[in-house]
Amino acid sequence: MQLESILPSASINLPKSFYNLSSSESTTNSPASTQIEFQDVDRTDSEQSNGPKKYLSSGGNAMMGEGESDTFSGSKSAPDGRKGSPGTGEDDLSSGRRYNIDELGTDRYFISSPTQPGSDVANPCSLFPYGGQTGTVYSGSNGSRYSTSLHYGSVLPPTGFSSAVCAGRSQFTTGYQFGQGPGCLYPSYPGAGAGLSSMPLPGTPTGTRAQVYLCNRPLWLKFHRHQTEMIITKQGRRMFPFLSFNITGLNLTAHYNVFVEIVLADPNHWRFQGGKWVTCGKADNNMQGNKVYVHPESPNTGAHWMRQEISFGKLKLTNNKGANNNNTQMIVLQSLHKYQPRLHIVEVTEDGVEDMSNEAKTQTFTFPENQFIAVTAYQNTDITQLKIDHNPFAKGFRDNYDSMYTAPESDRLTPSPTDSPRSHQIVPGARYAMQPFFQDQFVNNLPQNHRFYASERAVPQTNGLLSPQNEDATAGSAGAQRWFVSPVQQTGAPTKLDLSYESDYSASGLLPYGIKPLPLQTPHALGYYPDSAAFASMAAGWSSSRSSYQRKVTTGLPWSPRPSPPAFADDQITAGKDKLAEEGQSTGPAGGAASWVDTPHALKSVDSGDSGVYSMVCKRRRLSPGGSSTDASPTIKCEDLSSSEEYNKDNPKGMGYYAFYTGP
DNA sequence: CTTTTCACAGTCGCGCGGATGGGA
DNA sequence: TCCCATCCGCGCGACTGTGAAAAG
Repeated sequence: MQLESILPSASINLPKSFYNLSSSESTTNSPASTQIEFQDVDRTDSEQSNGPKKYLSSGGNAMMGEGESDTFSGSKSAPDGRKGSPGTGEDDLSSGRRYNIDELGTDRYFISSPTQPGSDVANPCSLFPYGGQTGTVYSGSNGSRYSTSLHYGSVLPPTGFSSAVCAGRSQFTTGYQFGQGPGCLYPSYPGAGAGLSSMPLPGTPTGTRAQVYLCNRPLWLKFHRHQTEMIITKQGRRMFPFLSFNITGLNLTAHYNVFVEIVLADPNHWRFQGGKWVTCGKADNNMQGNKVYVHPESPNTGAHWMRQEISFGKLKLTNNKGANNNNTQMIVLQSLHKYQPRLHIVEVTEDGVEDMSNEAKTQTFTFPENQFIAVTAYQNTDITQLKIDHNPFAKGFRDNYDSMYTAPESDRLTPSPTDSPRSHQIVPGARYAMQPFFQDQFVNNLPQNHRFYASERAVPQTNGLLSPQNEDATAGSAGAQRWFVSPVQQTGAPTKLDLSYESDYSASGLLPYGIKPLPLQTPHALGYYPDSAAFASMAAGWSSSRSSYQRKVTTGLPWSPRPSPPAFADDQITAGKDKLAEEGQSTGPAGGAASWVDTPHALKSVDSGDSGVYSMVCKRRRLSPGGSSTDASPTIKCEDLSSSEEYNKDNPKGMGYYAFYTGP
């Protein structure tokens, strides 16, 4: 739905805070003023947030730049000896800049919310600690740091957004240049010290606290391991993976604008050298252009946003500064710069006008794994391969595509890239629960064998024979887990970024094979993603027991023995831990699947093993399945499987979750 | 040498129109 | 027989990464 159509005369307003300069921001990292405190919490006592490991995210900034590595490294110095993806160029970075992705998964931080343990926590879809992430504050060229507040104020008049945006999206995007002007670079998380009120006050009628799941987090993590790259072109290129969220905790009747903003993640210019991403001078702070993409369904009610996955699959990235006068919203980025997408949820009036009287109606969410470097051509072949493996539009570049579908079942053991997307993009466990109709809409198009194949793939991973990652995936952790980020609050107290995940695979379990899909209420932007395949197969009546599949696959998987660079390790690890924790805390009758227990251990080996390979394969072209380049494939499968497997599980918890969202 | 741009081929989603089936 | 709903196939446009050429 086009925004214009929704808002004939309505206006989309950026949060007031967006254009409020925050005088409170210091020119340097000032933990005191804008610190995000990450607390490592036990799932069981997430609410209390006791014994917290503290991770600082300066600027209360949800933006996790490379600098966030500081925190990551701090929390865990990669004891496993895992070498991060060469792509990150971590070696070249200053010590503090290491970005250890594993930590995302291994360390969970739950930013306790002063206001509320949200109902969600008690809910079947209760929150779980989220993998560590940190925010980093960067100093702009002018000495201003990446302030937590958006500096649009320097560009926009206080009322600018309201009026300018009034006419609809086009104006919204073109009327103002959200690009940071000089001194306004690296807008950081608006939560702390800034004028942005990301956390509604408890008790206010509409001031419910929202939680956001990154639906396809496993996929994002997979890319993140290698330093995600996003192609930008003059005509605009879609993101892949794309941003996709589940939102909970909104007021059902209140109206919200939901939009994504992409901000510089760090002050550096990057280049891919020697198989690694290394910094190369300073970022261009004068970059102009739209940095915001308003979800086409904005504004809409909380019920609407919570009803289904909020996808930004049509968000396009461009390097053409003048490209935003078109019909499509495009976000203007600069090549070889690192960016951090952020999700904003702004409560507005029925006509889409922001209530200026209440600043506490803006909530911002940032997932560090969403960071990426904008490029005009892929630099890291690992990323290329991941894209090919997961992006349906790139199916034509998959080497084993034909054989995959034509070969006898026994031969179809090669990891199927096509399978993976299902689980991550559109069918994260939660997703299934909430959108069973996906299968109906998307699965039908898939060749039967394809679907079946996807299913098969999922099974093997459950088996312990495969790489650890796989195991985890099977356990249902990776694919199904949902990640929450609670809004950054800007109240006087130190802003805390709330990152937690809900490892409730139940969602997936919700969908027994025969579940009847619900009608799509709104067009889904991601319909073309084949993720549904796995789902389909299950729905189609995958009666075979999981064990049988495992047996079948495990024996034939050529790649199983090899410790592939697992994309999932992070998730899996986290999942495993979370699972354990969850069991103790589980509110649902089914608590957690017993299978979860074994997931954690496997992960490590994977991590440690892949590092060497990666460093050597930079810039290499994708190769035959046996090659290192295909490392991603196995992991992918794992993901897929996990997702599909989730379905198989019968999880009461998930049902609860499902009911929660789909209820009348 | 690095980065960007362009044309290319393959795949996918969507919309359209025709065919089919059921009910009035 | 007519109307309506559903299904199916086709074509178009959109989307993808590739690889070479152009630009800086």
